[in-house]
Amino acid sequence: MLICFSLFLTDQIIPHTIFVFYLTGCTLLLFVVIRWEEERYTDGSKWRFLEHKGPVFAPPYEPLPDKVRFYYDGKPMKLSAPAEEVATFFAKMLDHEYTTKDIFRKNFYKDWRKEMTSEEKSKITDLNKCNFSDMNEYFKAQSEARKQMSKEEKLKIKEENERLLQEYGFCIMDNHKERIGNFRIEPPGLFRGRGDHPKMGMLKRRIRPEDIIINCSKDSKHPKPPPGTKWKEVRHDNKVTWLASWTENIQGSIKYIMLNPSSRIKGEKDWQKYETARRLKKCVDRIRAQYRDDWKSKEMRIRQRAVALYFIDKLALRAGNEKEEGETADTVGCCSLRVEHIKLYPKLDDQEYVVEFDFLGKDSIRYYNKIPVEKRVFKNLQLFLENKQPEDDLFDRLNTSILNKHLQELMDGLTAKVFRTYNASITLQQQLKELSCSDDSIPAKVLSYNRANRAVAILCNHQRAPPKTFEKSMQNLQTKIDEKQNQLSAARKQLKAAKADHKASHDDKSKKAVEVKRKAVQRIEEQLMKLQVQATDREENKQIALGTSKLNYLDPRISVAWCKKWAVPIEKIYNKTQREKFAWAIDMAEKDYEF
DNA sequence: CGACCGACTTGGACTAACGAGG
DNA sequence: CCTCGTTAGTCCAAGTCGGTCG
Repeated sequence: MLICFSLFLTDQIIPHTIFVFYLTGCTLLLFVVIRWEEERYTDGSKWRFLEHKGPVFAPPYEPLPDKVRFYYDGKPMKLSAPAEEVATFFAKMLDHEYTTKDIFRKNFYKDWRKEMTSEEKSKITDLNKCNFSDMNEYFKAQSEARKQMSKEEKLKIKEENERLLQEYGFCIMDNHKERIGNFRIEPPGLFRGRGDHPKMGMLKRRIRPEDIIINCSKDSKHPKPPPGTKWKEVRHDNKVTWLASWTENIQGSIKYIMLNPSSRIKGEKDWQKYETARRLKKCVDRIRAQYRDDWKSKEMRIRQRAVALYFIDKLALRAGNEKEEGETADTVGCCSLRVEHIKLYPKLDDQEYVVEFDFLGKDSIRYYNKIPVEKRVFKNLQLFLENKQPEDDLFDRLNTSILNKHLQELMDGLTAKVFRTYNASITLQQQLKELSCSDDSIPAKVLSYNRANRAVAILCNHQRAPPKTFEKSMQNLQTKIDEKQNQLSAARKQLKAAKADHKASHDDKSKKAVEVKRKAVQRIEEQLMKLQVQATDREENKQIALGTSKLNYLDPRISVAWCKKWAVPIEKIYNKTQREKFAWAIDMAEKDYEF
């Protein structure tokens, strides 16, 4: 289909643009922009030309003014610059719960000592005797001062940021100027893992040019390292999409500088992801029948595989790779579930065969769910649990690699995470169908959309901590509603009076007055409704995070089509960044799009 | 196979910027 | 115009999954 080529109309195209006029039917004139490199590379290469300016490094450490003191054992002590820098990382976090945690303190202290002079090392022997509060107050004052800056100063900073963005924030990939996602190198600091992370508090070291591998094309203008420094390496690997990388010192993993989601390369990948999920839609019935059948298999490994897949499909669980013990927080996904994470209830309340899940998933977010399952699944689970300890694997004959190999055989490109994408998107589509009502006002329609979105977020267990200001903001909103209600009854009274007046006088002036009052009532009613809808939406959203599903799981074409169908402006659903990311979908989907 | 690595997607928290209402 | 609360954007951690190597 020609429409495929009209992707990414919105971003900047440098040369080689071909304009084609294409006639369909007899009246419709399609204006299609083709970019020559949009023909997919078949050899696995991701680009032919790549040019960029390299990353922006964190500003160097600025020593504290002498008046800001660090106290050891009650006495002021001047620290060497390296020790002081690391101390400031801790001082800045003093208000955070982290700094009270034993592991955090222990890790910090250990790494801090490495930065101390031998003199400091012998003097400072106990973290509990360290007093950072003066430093902490200094930083608070600094950030306060930043907020109080004059308009001109703020503007100056903004302009400087803009300059940096213009210089380093873009690259050229295959004739397109593309926005870079993260062109700033992460500054040094203390590692903050999530959940019970064994490495929390460790020093994340400063990244220097000598740590950076640059990736660009041979024939491009290579980025220059800062004066007096060199890159670790400059390579020209067009089988990958990153522009620069370095190895981080906490887990020893590699970090990358890559393009923004609005870029062609990310957009096409995203599109592909949803196309895979749509292919799953076509064969999901077959696959479901298959795994149901496999529940009866003679082989334990196949039964385990089939039950795991059932959970992944039904509950949208993540695959659950194995993790190195002691290196990260203890979290699990489907394949790595342990006996201790589920409880079986042959009968619970008025339901049969209930499984209770309780485990920490990605980011140590708790997954808790009680769910009735088919008898066969239940019996299988009982079997899997036999003779096992709580810390044993539930699926001892299964891992993600086995599962994904199996899935690959069922459908080309199928992996565990495709089920999450598929189930998320299909749920949105179906919920939208169910909840949307043509008589609704735009805010009511948007509420329906958010509710559909919420159903997906709940399915995917996307939770958030209730915002700190939640209660207060709820109260504020309620106050506004009350006020609006008063306004409304006042307006209604006025309308009534105007009507009476008109009945008595029957003149044009009073007739007009009635109209004016009627309009006022109507306007206030609308405003009130809007507020009430907002309150409902917010309340329902207290602990649910919608962003992740919206950005990563929901085929944007469903939303675009819905907007077109119900005449809801796309801006009500996607903000500017999101519209940029989903430009391909906005451009592509018509109102009758079916996932 | 299984351990390990590399590349890429997904994730919630934090913070800066913005805009509605006083 | 200023303040305060909301929202968008940034940050960077933590997953998934494929490939390689012994």
